[in-house]
Amino acid sequence: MSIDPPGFELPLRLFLGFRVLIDDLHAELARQGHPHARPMHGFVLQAIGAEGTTAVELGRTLGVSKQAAGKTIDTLERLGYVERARDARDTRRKIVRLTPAGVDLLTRSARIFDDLRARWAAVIGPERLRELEADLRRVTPPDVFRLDVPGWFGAS
Amino acid sequence: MSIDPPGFELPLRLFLGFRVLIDDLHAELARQGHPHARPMHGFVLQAIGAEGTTAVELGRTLGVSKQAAGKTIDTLERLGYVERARDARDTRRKIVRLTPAGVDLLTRSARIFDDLRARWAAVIGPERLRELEADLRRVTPPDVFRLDVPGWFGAS
DNA sequence: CCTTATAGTGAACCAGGTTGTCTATCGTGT
DNA sequence: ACACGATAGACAACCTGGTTCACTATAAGG
Repeated sequence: MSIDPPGFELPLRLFLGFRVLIDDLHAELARQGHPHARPMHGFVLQAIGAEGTTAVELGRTLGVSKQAAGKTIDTLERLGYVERARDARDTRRKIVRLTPAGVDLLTRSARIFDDLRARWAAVIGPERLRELEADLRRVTPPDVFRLDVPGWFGAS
Repeated sequence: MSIDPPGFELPLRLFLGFRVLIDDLHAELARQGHPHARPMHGFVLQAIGAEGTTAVELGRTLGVSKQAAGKTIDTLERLGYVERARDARDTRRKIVRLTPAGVDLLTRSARIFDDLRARWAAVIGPERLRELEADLRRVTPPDVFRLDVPGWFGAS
């Protein structure tokens, strides 16, 4: 009685949907003066947040080692999206803070994501999109930051 | 008038959904005798197909360089999922074919994906799941194999 | 028959991840 | 007061999987 598609289509569509959004985001970001932004940069900047963080903390948030977090911070620092400053009260720590460029990237990303979402709503209907999001929330973990994105694809 | 979530949640949920399915798949595959299968292996095996392919062809299908495709084939060969054979009519070519282990991995993956899909259907309802898939089909490209998965995340 | 295109491979490199090690600093318990 | 354990950051070595460049062998066509 099944008009159901094969099960493997579902993950593929989810991934394709993700990819389409991310690709569109970065095409638009490149047009708006952020040609070097990469898929995870916005995500990491979001995880860093307005108050700043440290490498260890960021690693915990993202679910990667502190060294990996440190490398990512290096890259973002090189691109001018974050800066490091020593913590006065604990000179071991280095606070990572968003630069104006980092804030700009985040602001633009948020707006572009809203636009892209509106585009999806125009295609499939706003109600269906809300349902889609609600359904996904029910089958995915609540903590949206623990993507464990980096390296999961090559996880042994 | 908006009870809509911020736009950035959508890609995250899509990715999380993908990740959940893939993680569950591989946990189950490991239980069923494929502990070394990695997220992209099943996908690549699927792309290779029953008739076999070549490194160049596979690269084109997957949207990566022929060298990258070759490396992936090396890995799959080492794991016993594919084998290479010279093409009699064109001795430059090496045909990559699935071994019985490769076919087994593919078969099991298909069944597990069906099970996982059924689990989602049980949570959100079969009709909502079909709608979710239908909606995703309308906002994603039709060619499900051109994931360009490898490296897209680090694309410059 | 010579030239061009193609298949496969190797090397060098890059991004990002891992673990292990080391130093500096903090903070606590005696 | 101080020694010692815990923590932050950094460095090195290594892995995976991607890239480009260069090369060889074979095919195919003017």
